[in-house]
Amino acid sequence: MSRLRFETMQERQMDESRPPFRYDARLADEIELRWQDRWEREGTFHSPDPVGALSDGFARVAGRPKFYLLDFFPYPSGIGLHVGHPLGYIGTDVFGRYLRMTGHHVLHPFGFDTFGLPAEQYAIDTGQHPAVTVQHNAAVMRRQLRRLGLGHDGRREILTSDPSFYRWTQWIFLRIFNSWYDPAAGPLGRARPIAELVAEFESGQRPTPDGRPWADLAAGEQRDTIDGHRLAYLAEEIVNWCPGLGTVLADEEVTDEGRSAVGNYPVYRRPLRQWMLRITSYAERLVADLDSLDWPDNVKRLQRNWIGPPGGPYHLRDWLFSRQRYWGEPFPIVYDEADPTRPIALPDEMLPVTLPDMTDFRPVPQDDDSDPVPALARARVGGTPWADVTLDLGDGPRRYRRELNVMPQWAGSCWYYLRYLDPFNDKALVDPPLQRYWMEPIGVDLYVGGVEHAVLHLLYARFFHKVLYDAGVASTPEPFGRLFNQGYILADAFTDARGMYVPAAAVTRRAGGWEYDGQPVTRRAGKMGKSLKNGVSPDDMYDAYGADTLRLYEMAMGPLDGDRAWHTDDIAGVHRFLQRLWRLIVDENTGETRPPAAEPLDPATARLLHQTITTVREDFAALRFNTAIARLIELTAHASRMDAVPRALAEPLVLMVAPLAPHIAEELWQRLGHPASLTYEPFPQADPALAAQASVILPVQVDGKVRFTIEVPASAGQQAIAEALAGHPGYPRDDVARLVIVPGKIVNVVLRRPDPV
RNA sequence: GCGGGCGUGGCGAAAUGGCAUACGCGGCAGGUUUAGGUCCUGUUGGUGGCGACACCGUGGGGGUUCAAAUCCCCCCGCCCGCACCA
Repeated sequence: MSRLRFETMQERQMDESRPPFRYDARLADEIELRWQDRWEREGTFHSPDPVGALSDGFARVAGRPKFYLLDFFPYPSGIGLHVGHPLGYIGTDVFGRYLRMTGHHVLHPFGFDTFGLPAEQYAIDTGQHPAVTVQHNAAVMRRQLRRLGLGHDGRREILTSDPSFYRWTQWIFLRIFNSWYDPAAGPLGRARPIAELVAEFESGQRPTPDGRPWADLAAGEQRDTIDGHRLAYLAEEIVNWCPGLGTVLADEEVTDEGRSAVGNYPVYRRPLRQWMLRITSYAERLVADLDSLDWPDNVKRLQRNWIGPPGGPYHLRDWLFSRQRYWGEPFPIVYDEADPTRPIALPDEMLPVTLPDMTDFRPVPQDDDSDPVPALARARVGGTPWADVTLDLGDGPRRYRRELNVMPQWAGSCWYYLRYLDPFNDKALVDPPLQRYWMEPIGVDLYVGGVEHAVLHLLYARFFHKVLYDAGVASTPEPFGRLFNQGYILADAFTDARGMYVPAAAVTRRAGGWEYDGQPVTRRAGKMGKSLKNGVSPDDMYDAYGADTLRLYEMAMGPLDGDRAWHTDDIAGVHRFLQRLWRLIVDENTGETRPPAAEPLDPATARLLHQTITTVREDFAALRFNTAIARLIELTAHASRMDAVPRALAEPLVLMVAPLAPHIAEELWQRLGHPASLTYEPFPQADPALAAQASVILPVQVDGKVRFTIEVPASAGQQAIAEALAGHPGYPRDDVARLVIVPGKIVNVVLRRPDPV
C-alpha cells in the first residue's frame, strides 16, 4: 500500500533500535483503553443532579457553578465515522474537561437522533428493520466515540425513537394542540390553554367571529372555531406529491423538469390535508429574543432573514409537521368515525402511542391521481388494522380511527436537551427543580454544532421551547444561551490523467506535485467522504498514533470555528510533542518514571511557566485550542532542554495538557505520585509576580522601520524610556521631530522632514 | 442578482493598530543507525551581499495614522446563504 500502511507488531519487534517504552501507538492504545475503562468504572463523568434519581454524589459539587455543555446530537450512520465527524465533540470534551478543572459542575450528555428519513432509508437499503439498525448503528458510534476518550455522562443517553422518549414528544404535541396564541397577553403575546379560550367564548367575554352568541353556534361550528385557534391544526397545503414513490418530496428532491430526482417519476403540486404548527404566532418573539443570545452574528442574521422583516410582512409560514413515512412519532390524535375530519386529542394517560411493528414499511407507489397513503395505513396489530381502535374518552367505549401520519425528523431534536436533565422520569418531561438547576439563567450554557442547522433545527427548537415556556414547563425563554459553530474538516482529493479519483491515502508528495502509483495526479479540494476516496477512518488513526494524538491534531489544525484541510502527514508534529512530554517523565529505555527534580524553578523557567499558564487559560476559555497547544509545545521544548524536570514544572504541564490529551496526562499524573484521576484537579494558577519580566526589550523604529532595540526595566515609563533612548549610539538626537513611546511595546522616532526645495 | 464571509511563507496557520510569519508540516544540513525509517540538534519568506546588513514582502490599487495583515474606499479572486427542505 502506501505511507498509510501501519507497522505490524512483528516489524516492531525486529526493530531493536527503538526504545521499548517510547510513547507510540502501541503504548497509547494500552494507556487509553485502560483509562477509558477506569473512567467508566468510576463514573468519572457522571454529573450528579441536585435531587432525584441521579443525585448521588451531589454534595461533592454542590458549591460549584453549573455548566450545561451540549453537542448537536447525531443520527447514527451505518457507515461509521470518518475523522471529520468528531471535531466538535472533541472540542466540547476539551472545553468540558477544562471547566471541570476550573471548578465547574459540568453536564455533558450525548444521545442519538434515531427517528426520521436517514434511519428509515438506511434500514430499507439494508433490508432490516430500523428499530434494529438504529440500535446497531448507535452501538458502532458509541464505540468509536468512547475510543476518543469523550467524557460524557453515559447514563443520560437518549434515543429519540425510544418510546420512553417519544412519549414526551407526543406529550409536547398535545400541549401545542391544546394551546392557542393570545396576542393580547403581554407585549408580544403568549400561548394559553385552549380551555381558557373556550371559557371566554362561553362567558361572552370574547365575541364569536360573526357576533352570534356562543350558545347559538352548532356543535360543529364551535369545534371549528376552537380548532381554528389551536397552535396545531389541519390545513390544505400545497406539496410535491410523487405517486411513483408513494410519498411527498422536498423541493430539493424535484428536478427542474418536475420529476423526482430519484427514479424520474412525475411529481404533482397538489393540496393535501396536513398538520401545521402555528410558528408564525411566535415570529416577533423569535426575532426579538435573538438580541439576548450569545450566538454568531451570521446565525442570528440567517434566522432574522428567514423569519422576515420586522413589523408585519413576515414571510415565515407555518410549519408543515406531518409525513407519510413510517419511522417517526405517531400523533396522539384519533378521529371519531362519525366525524372523521375533526381531530380529537388523546389524554396524557394514553401516551405513548407506540409505533406499530411493521415488516414492510416502505412507501408504496400509487396511481397518478390518488392521494398519498401513509405507511401506517397498512399496519396491522393482531390481524386488525392498527388504525382502528376502541377507546373510552369519557363518553364510554367508542370506535375511533387513528391519525396515520407521523411527525417529521425534527420533532425529537426540538426538545431532547431537556430530557437529558431527567432521562428516567416517567411522571414528567423533566422535574422542575432539575430543569431550573441546569437551564437557568440562559438555557444551555454552550451548544456546539455545524452551521448547516443555523436555521431550521435552531428555529424549530426555539419555537418548541417557547411553547414549553408559555406552558410553564421551561423556565427560560430561550433554550440555548450560547451557540458555537465548529468548522468542517476538508480533505485533499486527487484525480489521475483520466479525471478519475484515486485513493488519497496512497498519494505521495513529490517536489512540485503529487503522484499515485508512479503517475502524477491533480489535487482537488473536497469534503471528506467515500465518493472522493479521501475519507480517513479514526480507527486507522488510533492504530497509527492513538486517540490523544488524533484529538490533539484536530484541535491544533486551526481555530475551532474554521474549516480546515486534513493532512495525515501533519499528525507527526503533535505525536512528537506527546513523545517529548512522555520522555520528560518516563525513561523510554526502562519504562521507569524519572524522578522529578525537587529544586525550585529557575527564574526564567518560572517566568515561562506562569506566562504559559496565563495564556493557556485565556485560550481554553475562548475555545482557542490551537494557540494553547502552541504554547504547551513551547513549554515542553523548554523543559526538554533541562537536565531534570522539576516537579513544579512537570505537574502543571501535565495538568494543562490534560483537557487536550487526557489519557497520557492521567498516566503521567499517576506516575508523578497521584493515585486519583486528575479530572477534578484544579487547573494551574498563574502567579503574576513570577510571570512578570524584570526587563523588556523594546524595538526602536525610526520613521516606522525597526533600527535597533533597547532594554529597559519592565516598569519603565515614558520618561525612563526616553532617557535610555538618549544614551543609545543609534539615536539620531539632532533630527528628531517627534518621539512616540508606547511603554512595554515599541518606540517610534519621527525624523524632521527636510524642507521642500 | 441580493445578503454575508474570506484572501498572510511550499502547506495548516499565528499576530485585531505596535518587531509579520508564533506553533506544526514539508525542505535543507548535521548527529544516532550497517542502511532506510524512527528519534535528536540546527536552519528555513524573497532578492542582493563572504559578512555585519540593505531592500522588498500579508490578493491588487489608493487613503487615514508616528505606526496598517489589522481601520476606510475602489478593484480582483474564492466560499457560503437565499424561505418550509432533510
